Amino acid sequence: MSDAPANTLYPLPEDWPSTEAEATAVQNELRGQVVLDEPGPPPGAPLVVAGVDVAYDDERDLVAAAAVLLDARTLQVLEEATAVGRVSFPYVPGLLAFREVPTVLEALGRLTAEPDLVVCDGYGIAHPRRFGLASHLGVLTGLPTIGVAKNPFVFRHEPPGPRRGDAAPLLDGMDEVGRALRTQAGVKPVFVSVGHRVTLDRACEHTLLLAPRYRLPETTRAADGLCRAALRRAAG
DNA sequence: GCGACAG
DNA sequence: ATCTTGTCGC
Repeated sequence: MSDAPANTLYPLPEDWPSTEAEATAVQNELRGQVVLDEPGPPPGAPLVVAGVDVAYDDERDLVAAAAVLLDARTLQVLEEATAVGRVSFPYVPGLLAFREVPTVLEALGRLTAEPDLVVCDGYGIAHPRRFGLASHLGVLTGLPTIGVAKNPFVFRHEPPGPRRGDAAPLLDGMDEVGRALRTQAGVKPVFVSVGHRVTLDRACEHTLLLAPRYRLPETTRAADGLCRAALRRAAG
C-alpha cells in the first residue's frame, strides 16, 4: 500500500533543483524547448482535456495534486487521479513550477489515458523568463498545455470589454504573451497564456469552451475540488 | 532602496 | 495558496 505505482510515463528529471539559483538556471535552459509553432488540438473537437491543480498544508508539510480528465464536449469527468507528497520548494513568484510539478507529474502518471490538452493553474510563457508552470509541465510531458491564471502576474493589460469572450492583450514589448479573457459577462477576467504546442488563439477558445457557466474552466474547478479533498484525506 | 509578486 | 461566517441571490 505504501508503494505508489512507478511513474514511468512522466518521470521527474533527476537533476530537479533545490535552490532558487538552480531553479532559474533550469528555466533558462529549458525555455528553448517550448514549442510555439503548433496550432494544438482544435477547439470544439471531441477531445480529452486534463485539469491539474495543487493544494497545500505547509503546517504538515503536505502537498496534494489532482489530475482530472474531462470530455471537452460534455464537460463530464472521465477519470480522476491524485498524488500526495512533501512540500519540496517554497513559493517564490516566478518559480511556482518547482513547488507544484513533482506532485502533478505523479498524479498525471496515474491516469490511464493521455489527455489531448492540459489546462494548468498559472502562467505559461507570460512569465519573467518565458517559462511558467504550464510551459514547464508541457516540456516535461510533451503534452500540449495552456495556463489559465486567476490573477495578473508580471504583465499589465487594459480592461477587456464587458462581454463573454472579450479580451485584452498581455504585452511584453511587441510580443503578445497572453490575454486577459472575460469568460463571463461582468466578471473579472482570467489570464490565459500558451504553455506548449498550442497557439494563444486556440488557448483562449479552449478556455471559453471549458468555462460555459463559471469564471474558471471546468477542468480547473474539478481539479481544485479533488486536490482539496485529497489533502484533507491525507492530513486528517 | 522600495514595492510588486502565478499558487 | 491559506486563514474564515454569514449573507445575498438565482
